[in-house]
Amino acid sequence: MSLNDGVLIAGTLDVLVLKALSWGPRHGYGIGRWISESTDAELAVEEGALYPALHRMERRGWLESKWGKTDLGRRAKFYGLSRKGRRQLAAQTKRWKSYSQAVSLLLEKSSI
Amino acid sequence: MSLNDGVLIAGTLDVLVLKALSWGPRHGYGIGRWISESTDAELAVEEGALYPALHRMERRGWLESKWGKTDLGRRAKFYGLSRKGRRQLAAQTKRWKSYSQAVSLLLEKSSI
DNA sequence: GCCCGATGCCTTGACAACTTAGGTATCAGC
DNA sequence: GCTGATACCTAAGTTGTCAAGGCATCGGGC
Repeated sequence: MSLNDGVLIAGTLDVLVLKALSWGPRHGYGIGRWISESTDAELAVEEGALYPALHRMERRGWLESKWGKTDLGRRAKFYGLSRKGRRQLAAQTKRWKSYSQAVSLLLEKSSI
Repeated sequence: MSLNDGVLIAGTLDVLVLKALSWGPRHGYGIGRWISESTDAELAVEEGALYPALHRMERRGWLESKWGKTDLGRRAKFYGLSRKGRRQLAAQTKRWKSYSQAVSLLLEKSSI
C-alpha cells in the first residue's frame, strides 16, 4: 500500500467509488474504468480491491445494487448511492480536503 | 484507518516522519509532537503506529538511530535520515503530490 | 513524602484494507 | 478456435494502524 509500493493509498478508495457514483448508478467494472480514465491512469484500482470495497460499502448501507444490462447488452451489477452514501461522500470529501492539505503543507515546508 | 474512522491515512506516516527528520535528527516522541504541532493537531500519530514505523524504517535503511540526551536532559533515541532515507523522502513527496492532486481533481469534478 | 502529569520508550492483539493470484462466463473479431 | 475485452467473484497473505496496555524518570503541587 501507500506511497512506497502500492498503487493506492489505503483508505482513499471508498471516497473515489462514492464520487464515481455521484452522477448516477454505475457497475463495478465501469467504476474502475472511470477512476483510471479520468485520472489518466494515475489512479488504478485492482479488481481484488474494488469488488470487496463495493460489497463492504453496500453492507454499510452506503450503496444499493441491482442487476441490469450495460450499453453493450451485458449482464452487470449496478451500484447507486443511498442517502447514507451521499452523506459519506460529503463527509469524506471534506475530510480528504483538510487531511491532504495538512499533509501537503507539511511536505512543502522548506527543509533547510 | 482512512477517511472514515481512523486518524491517519494508512501509508502516509512514513513520509511525514521522513520530513520531520529533514532538518536534522529528532527523537521519536519529538517527531510525533512535531507532526501534531505543525498541523494544529489536524494530524495526530498514535504511539502504537509511530514506534513500529520508526523500527520498520530503520530496518529498511532509511533511518539511523543513536541514543542521546534531549534538551531536558532525558535519555532518548535520536533518528536521522540516511542517504537512502533522503531518496525516499524525495520519491514519496513526489508521489504524494501527484497522487493527492489526482484525487483532489476527481473529487472536485462537479457532480451533476 | 506522595501522587500526578509530562516526557520518553516499548509491545501485543485485533482489525481493516490492499495485493497477488487465481477463478468463472459471455461476446466480438481475426 | 483463439484471444482480448467485458463483467463478476474469492482466498491467502501481507501490511499498517488502532486500542490498550506496560515501564522508567522527572518536576511540581499539596
